[in-house]
Amino acid sequence: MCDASVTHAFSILGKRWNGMIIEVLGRGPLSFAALRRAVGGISDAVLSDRLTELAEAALLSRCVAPGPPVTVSYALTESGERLLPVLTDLGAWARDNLPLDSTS
Amino acid sequence: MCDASVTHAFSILGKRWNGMIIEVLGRGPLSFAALRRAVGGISDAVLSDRLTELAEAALLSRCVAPGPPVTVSYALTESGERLLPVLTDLGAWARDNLPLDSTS
DNA sequence: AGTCATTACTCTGTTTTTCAGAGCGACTCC
DNA sequence: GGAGTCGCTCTGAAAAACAGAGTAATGACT
Repeated sequence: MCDASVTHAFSILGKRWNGMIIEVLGRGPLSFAALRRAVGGISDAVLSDRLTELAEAALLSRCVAPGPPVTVSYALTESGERLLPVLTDLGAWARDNLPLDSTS
Repeated sequence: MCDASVTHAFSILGKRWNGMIIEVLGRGPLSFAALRRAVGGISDAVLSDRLTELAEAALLSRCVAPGPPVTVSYALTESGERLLPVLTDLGAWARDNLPLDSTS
């Protein structure tokens, strides 16, 4: 049987884009549009869905500044931040172990 | 811009099931059917696809014993094995930081 | 004032991925 | 012979992701 906690981790990270959203927010809060640009290649609709899920999982928080103009920023929670060192390790693993042409 | 090595890592791990397949194989080589049972919930077709991809990324190797009966086993490569400590950290992070009802 | 750009999304049809189940030949066991 | 397991492949359905358009509210520029 697959370890339940790893399964749990991949219920979030095994969905396209979540790992990258969290990694990008590791550098500081961003607006929706800035996030989309930073992640690169994600559609608005999917980004919106992902942000909702990640907020529901309490990995990030959504802050509305009433404006005008209204601005919304997304920031990692402490739980989200605690993932960052693991993401760093993942990046190091990929750099050293994944063939260059395995990206697809 | 999202870090290229994290993007690279998630080109593998951001696809459903890959993290779990690697984690299960961390305990030793398994046949196709045993893998399917150990991962739990994955379809044959997707398992077959994933194993092909992971083999192409050199994270696992597929060994055919000619039999009879023919048996096929899948084992992590060194590159695959090097991911295991990171997966352990991921599991620990999930246990301590993900709400119980975030699994979906 | 009008135009353009940006914002934070929502909506919609299309494409891709995953799911659920059936099937095959080769074997083993009763 | 029948039932079960193996390692897949195949197929149609459902879900996820993609690609692009749209909205009201702003701000900047001409």
